[in-house]
Amino acid sequence: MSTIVTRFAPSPTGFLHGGNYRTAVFSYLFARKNKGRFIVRIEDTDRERSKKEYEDNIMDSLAWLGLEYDAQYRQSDLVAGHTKALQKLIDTGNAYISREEAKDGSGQIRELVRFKNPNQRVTFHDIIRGDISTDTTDLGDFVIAKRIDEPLFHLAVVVDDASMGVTHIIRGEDHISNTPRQILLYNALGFSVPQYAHLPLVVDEKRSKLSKRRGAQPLTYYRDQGYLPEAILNFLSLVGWNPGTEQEIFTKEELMQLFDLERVQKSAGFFNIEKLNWINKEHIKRLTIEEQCAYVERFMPSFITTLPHYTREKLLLIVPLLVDHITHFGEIVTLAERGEVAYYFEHPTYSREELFWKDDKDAEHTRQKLDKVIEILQKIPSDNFTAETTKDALWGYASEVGKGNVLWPMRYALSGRDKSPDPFTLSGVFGKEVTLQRIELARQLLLAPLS
RNA sequence: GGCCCUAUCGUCUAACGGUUAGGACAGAAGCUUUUCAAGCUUUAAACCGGGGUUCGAUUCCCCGUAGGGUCACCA
Repeated sequence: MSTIVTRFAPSPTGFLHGGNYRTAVFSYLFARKNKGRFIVRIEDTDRERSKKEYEDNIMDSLAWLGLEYDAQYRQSDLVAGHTKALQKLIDTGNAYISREEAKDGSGQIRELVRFKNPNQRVTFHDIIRGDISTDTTDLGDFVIAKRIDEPLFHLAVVVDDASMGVTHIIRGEDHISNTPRQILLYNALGFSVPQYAHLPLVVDEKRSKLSKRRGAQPLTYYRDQGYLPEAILNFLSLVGWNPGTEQEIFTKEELMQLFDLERVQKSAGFFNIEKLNWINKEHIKRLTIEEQCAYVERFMPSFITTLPHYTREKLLLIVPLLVDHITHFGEIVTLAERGEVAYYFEHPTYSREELFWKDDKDAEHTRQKLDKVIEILQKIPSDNFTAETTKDALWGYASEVGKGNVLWPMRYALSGRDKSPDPFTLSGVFGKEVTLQRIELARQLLLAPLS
C-alpha cells in the first residue's frame, strides 16, 4: 500500500475561521493516523485578493494548533507546471484558447483557456457520503486559465494534487460540486483520480456556513482569548466526528491514534462555543500549576501586576482559586476588572454594612466574633498557618455560635468582597500576619462611631 | 430556479432491523456550604411527515417537507 498523502490548501484571501481549521485538523489527523504525509499548500493563484498578512496568519494558526506539516508549497511558485499541463491539454485537444472580451467592462480581449467538456456523467465515491453522481453537461466548457500562464483554481488544484501525490482529498462539502469538473481534468491529463472525503459544513447558530462576514472569528482570536491549542484541537476534531466511545476529552496523541474517516458525520456541525468552553476548562484542569500560572501571568492586567505586594510566589498560591472561575485565560482580565483579584495583593477597602451577617446588624456582636477569631488564630504558629489548621482551630467556635456569624465577617474582612473563596483558604494564602492585619482592620471599622 | 448534499433531545452526538432510544454541553432541582465558584446526585428534553419492504423499522427504499451547499475570467 502506498503512503497516504493529505493536504490542507487554503487560499490566503482572508482570515480563516474554525470551520476551515477543522478541515485542516481532519486532514492532519488522517495522515498521522495512517503514518502518511500532510502537506500545506497556499493557494494564491488569485493575485489580487491574496495577501501575505493572511498567509502569515494561516501559518501562525497551524503552528499554534500543532499541525506540523511535512511540506509546504505556495501555488504561485508552481505556475510553470500548470502552464505545461495547459499546453498538454491544448495539444491533446482537451482544451482551447478562447478569445473573449473581459467581463470587467474594459473591452479588453483576453485569451482564456477553456476546457473542452466531454459532457459525461461523472460518478465518484466519497468516503463519507458514498457515490455521488453528476451530469457535467451543464458545466459547459469551463474556464481553466485566464491566460496560459495564469491558471485558475480547478486546473491548479488538479495539477498540484497529482504532482504532489495526494491520495486523499479531505475538504469541505462546499467542494462537492467542484469535484466532477476536477475529475474531468484528471482524466484528460491522464492522472489517476484520488480518494475524496467531503466533510460536513461547520455552521453558525443560524445554520449557515461559518463565514467572517457573519461574525466567525479567526482562529487566532481564540489564541488571544487564552484558549489552549490542545483544547481547540480537541473541540475541532469533535465537530463532525467521534470515536464511538463516551470519551470527549482527548490529547493530540489520542486523536492521532483514534481518528477515522469512516466515523465522520454526514450532517453539518455547529460551532458551539459553550462546549468549547467546557472542553477548554477540562484541558486547563489537566495543566500543572506552573503551566496554569504562566498563562495567568500572560493575561494579568498591569494594574494588578504593579501592585506593591504582587509577587509570582503569591500568584502561584492563588492560581488554583482563579482557575476555578474561568473557562479561558482571557477571563482573568474580566475577573481583575470586576475587582476579584486585587485584594489578594493589597488590603481591601471595606463597607461597614457588608461586614454584618444577615439579620444581626449589631456591631458589638460582630466585633466580639472577630475578637475571638483573632484570639484563636493567634495561637497557630505562623509556619503552620494553613487552610487546614485555621479551619480546625475555628470550626468548633463557629459551629457553636453560628457559622455565618463568624465566618461571614471573617471572610469579608479578608477579601472585602461579597463573593470570594472561603476564609480558611484565604487565610492559608495570606499567611498569619496579613490575615490578622486584615481582621484587625475590619474590627477597627466596627469600633469607629457611626457617622 | 437547475444540480448536489443532509435530517435523533436546545446543541454535539451513540445506535449500523428487535434498546426503558444511551452519553456529553447547556437548563432545572437537590446535596455540600458563611458567599461565589467548583464538586456530587437527581431531573426534564429527540427519532421531520407520509407511503412502502419486513414478523418487526430511528435504522433499508420511494415521495414529500425543511435546512444547507453550489451554479465566476474566486478559491
